[in-house]
Amino acid sequence: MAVMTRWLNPDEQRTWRAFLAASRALMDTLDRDLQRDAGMPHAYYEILVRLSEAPGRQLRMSDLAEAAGSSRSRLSHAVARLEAAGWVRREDCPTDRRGQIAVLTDEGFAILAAAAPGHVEGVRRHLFDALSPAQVDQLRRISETLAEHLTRS
Amino acid sequence: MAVMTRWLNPDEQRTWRAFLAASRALMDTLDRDLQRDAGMPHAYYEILVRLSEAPGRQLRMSDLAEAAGSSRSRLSHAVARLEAAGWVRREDCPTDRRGQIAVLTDEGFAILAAAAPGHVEGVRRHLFDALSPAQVDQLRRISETLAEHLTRS
DNA sequence: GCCATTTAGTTGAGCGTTCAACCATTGCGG
DNA sequence: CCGCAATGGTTGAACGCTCAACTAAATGGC
Repeated sequence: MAVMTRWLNPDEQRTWRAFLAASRALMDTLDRDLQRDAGMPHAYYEILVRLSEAPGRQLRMSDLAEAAGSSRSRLSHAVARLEAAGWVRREDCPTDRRGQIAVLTDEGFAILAAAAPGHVEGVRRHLFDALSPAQVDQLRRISETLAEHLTRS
Repeated sequence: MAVMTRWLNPDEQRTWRAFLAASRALMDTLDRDLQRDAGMPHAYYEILVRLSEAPGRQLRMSDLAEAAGSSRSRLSHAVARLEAAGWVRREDCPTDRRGQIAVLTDEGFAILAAAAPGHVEGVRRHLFDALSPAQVDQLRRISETLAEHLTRS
């Protein structure tokens, strides 16, 4: 016997489409602004942020991929470009000869510092300014639940 | 005098990062599943959905771009591929000689019908199953607010 | 009615992501 | 301590998206 699809009810449908539209529009806007103002896509910005927060401004490629929510391959290509731009440097890992360590250069840090205010302003204007404090709290709980759920499946 | 950046406070920071991680993980998962099971990215699936819901299963390119939250250029490229796959057909617009009309073919409709159950199941499992009914409602309000806010700026 | 502007859509180059294949190294069971 | 699976990372091809430039047709002011 065929398994019946549990279709979305009208409320779920509406929620799903609104979520799609909102998150796509938000990401597109932030990405475009970052590309225009800092010459890099949001994914690269996030890599630089994670590096800047790590001790010694450096991370193993694997850890960086994990932190930035990226695949190994994606990160490899990305770091290659960031290295060509002079914003990141690669070093050999002393404890594991397979390993590579990505290091944020001073120039990379400076670029990040220059890009951050504009980007944060965008996040604030397009996300937080539109929501009440209660909604921000709701969004945090929802997002944390979803992130948790998605990594465990 | 320098304008001070209004940085994110810890709560906002946490919310933003959780939202980023969750929406990225969700989209990546759905995209990968759709690519594997139906041989198309989520953006193409959405184009087919919009066409399937339109009267006569057809829409002007501009309206389709609007409905799918896509740029004209992106849609043009996408429809070119969908046409090559035989899922969509282009027709001249009778009332505006600049216009093009994208028409969902029977084959396109069949492909969509075959892909839909699996995709909906994914949306349900990765999004709605993780949230309480109250959270779904909160997410709808938040998303609608954000979408509204983003299109008006 | 004519010219400038706007609108509709396409195109190609450049870039970022994905996927699968690949190499090197490490860890582990026997 | 040997062989083999698992891990860390890279690579190249294929693909989708963005941006800017472009053609063609419609519109609007005068």
